[in-house]
Amino acid sequence: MSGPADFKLPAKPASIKDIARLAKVSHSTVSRALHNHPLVNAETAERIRQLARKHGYRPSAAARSLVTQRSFTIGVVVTTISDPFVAGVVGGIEEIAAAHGFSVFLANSNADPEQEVRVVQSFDERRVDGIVVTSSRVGALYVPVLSRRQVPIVLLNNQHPSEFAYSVVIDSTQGAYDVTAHLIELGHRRIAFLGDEFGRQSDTERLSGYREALAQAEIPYNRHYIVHGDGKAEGAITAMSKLLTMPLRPTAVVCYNDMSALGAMHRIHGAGFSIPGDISIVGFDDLHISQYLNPPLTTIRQPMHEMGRMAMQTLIAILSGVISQQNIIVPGQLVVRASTAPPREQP
Amino acid sequence: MSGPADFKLPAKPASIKDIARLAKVSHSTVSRALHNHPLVNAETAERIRQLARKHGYRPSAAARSLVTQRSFTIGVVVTTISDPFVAGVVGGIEEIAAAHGFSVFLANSNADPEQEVRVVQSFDERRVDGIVVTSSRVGALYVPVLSRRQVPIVLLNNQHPSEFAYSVVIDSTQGAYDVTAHLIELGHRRIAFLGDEFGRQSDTERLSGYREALAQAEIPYNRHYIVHGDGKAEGAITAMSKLLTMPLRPTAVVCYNDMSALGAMHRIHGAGFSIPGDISIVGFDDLHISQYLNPPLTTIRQPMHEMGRMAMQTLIAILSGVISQQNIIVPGQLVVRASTAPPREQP
DNA sequence: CTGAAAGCGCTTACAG
DNA sequence: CTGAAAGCGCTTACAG
Repeated sequence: MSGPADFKLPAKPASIKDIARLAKVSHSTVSRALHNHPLVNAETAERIRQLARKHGYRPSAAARSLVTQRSFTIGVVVTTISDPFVAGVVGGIEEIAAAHGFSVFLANSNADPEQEVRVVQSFDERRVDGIVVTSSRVGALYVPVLSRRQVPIVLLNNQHPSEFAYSVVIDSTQGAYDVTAHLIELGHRRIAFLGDEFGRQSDTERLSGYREALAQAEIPYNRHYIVHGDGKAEGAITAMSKLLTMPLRPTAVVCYNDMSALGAMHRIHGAGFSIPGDISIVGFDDLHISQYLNPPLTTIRQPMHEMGRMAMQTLIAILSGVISQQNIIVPGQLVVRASTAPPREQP
Repeated sequence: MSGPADFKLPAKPASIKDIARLAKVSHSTVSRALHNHPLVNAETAERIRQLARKHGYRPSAAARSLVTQRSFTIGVVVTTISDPFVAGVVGGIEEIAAAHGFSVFLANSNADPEQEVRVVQSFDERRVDGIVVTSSRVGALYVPVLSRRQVPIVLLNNQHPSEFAYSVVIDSTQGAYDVTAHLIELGHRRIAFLGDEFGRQSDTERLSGYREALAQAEIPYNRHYIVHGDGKAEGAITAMSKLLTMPLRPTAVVCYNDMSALGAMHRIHGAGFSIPGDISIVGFDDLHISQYLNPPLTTIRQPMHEMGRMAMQTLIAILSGVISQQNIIVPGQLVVRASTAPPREQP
């Protein structure tokens, strides 16, 4: 990293002292006038505000936060902003943050724990007032790192939300149950599960929702119908290939999320099968694009924008000293579209 | 907005003075030790660093930037982070920023000029070292606002890049020309253009690339084949409906971008037509999902991640006092997939 | 109503 | 090699 010497300084902005000099008052009075403090002569205050406006004066957030010990910033750690689910969440966070005068630091971790730790350290130096961690596998690790400063952390769809942290999570089990039950109702019995990477918590939960629905309908569980992708289209393509080569092909596939469903659909079409004619497909998330796919995707709607809002509102509640709900579990909602239909052949 | 009084303060973090007291040296020496300044006894320096680590000391970025007049932060203004193109760009910006020790403020403007001005003012108070504005219609307006402080601004795919600002833009005209020429080569002559909102600069440029290709092939320009969407799937659906009701339907449609193409494809399939059998479709962007659509989309690849990187690199070059190229025009690249084929019926 | 003073947590010439 | 001092741009008791 380059040192300050390598950089040219921007023009120095007007300071409170400059305005004070122009208004022929002390800088204390300028500070008060700008804060609409009652104990300052109305005319003087107005004159100061005019001058400040005229000279494009902007108070230095750094100087202010140095004395107030509040930065009015929050940090958001994401695995990758290119994931449409993550982007939706960040949009919701930013919306509420802006409405409350908070600025948002955004940092990618690329799902690399070391990078995540570095990010949180930089947030610590920036003295953020709070942190939101999205879809991390190790988010809970930050809690001890930041416990010294007691920076509130909200984990959003993280693995292992710690008992010391706040969290907002989708009800994965229920969602997977609902979408599997939908397939069973349509008459499917050979239903596969195309998961995320093996062992991830949300994968385990969705798998268990799937199994619950099967058990409920007294459909025997077939472990050969369980394959694992990576939560992205790429991994789903490989995983779907395995399912397609099985002697007794499944008639429906429960995908971990919509991006996985997109990959699975691509593979199925590439193999010359039709959806839902030959195979029904369901996803999880209800990304914006999912309604426009060919065919439009049946899925579980996860209110990502709203979940981002909730995370930021939780942070604000904590900072305001209001007791806030520690763990918010958000229900998903089944959205039935054209990627599901009764199976053609009866088993 | 709530005042500071409404909030509880986080625990105060260790300061340079605390470490100085523990190490029984002056805080000047601590500062030097932490910066690996040569003029400090090696053993003392090591002892100080150990203590700092042990007590989880993190220097206050605010205090430092107050004296150095550099914040090592940049501000990124986006219309909406939920647009996958924008998300890709932000990913590229963040990557380069992080590699150079810069933190990134992210703010949504919702394409509302007033909101954009508010965002830039907040960036001004934060004393960001630079700003990137993405896909804005009014980005150039910031230049005068910030000229006082001479904060460098890089406009990315903005309308009207000012001669006072730096810019990174895709070569819209060339891209639209290439993709239209591809359709002509396949034998199409009734080619429609489904644009962005009427009057936007990138729309105008892509339309002119389309017209150039037609002129080159001596295909008469038919203004009835020009419709306007909104750069999103929604607007494209309405616009596509108009094209479908025409007595002499186009055999191919050049869409403003991939999201528009997604909407157009959805509408075409909904009407019972096939792609590319009845109608060929092309987009612009090459979003990550485009390769997985049914059929996979022929489009112009816009290297969004790389463009974000370029924007941040430009900022760093300016801050380093290196003369940087003022306007970078990035070529797009034709990617042929299965959404285009020769027209079935000869005109 | 107003100003002088102290202090937030740093960096960095200036003396020693 | 080390420390005392000044100063970055603010806020806010404390006196008047």
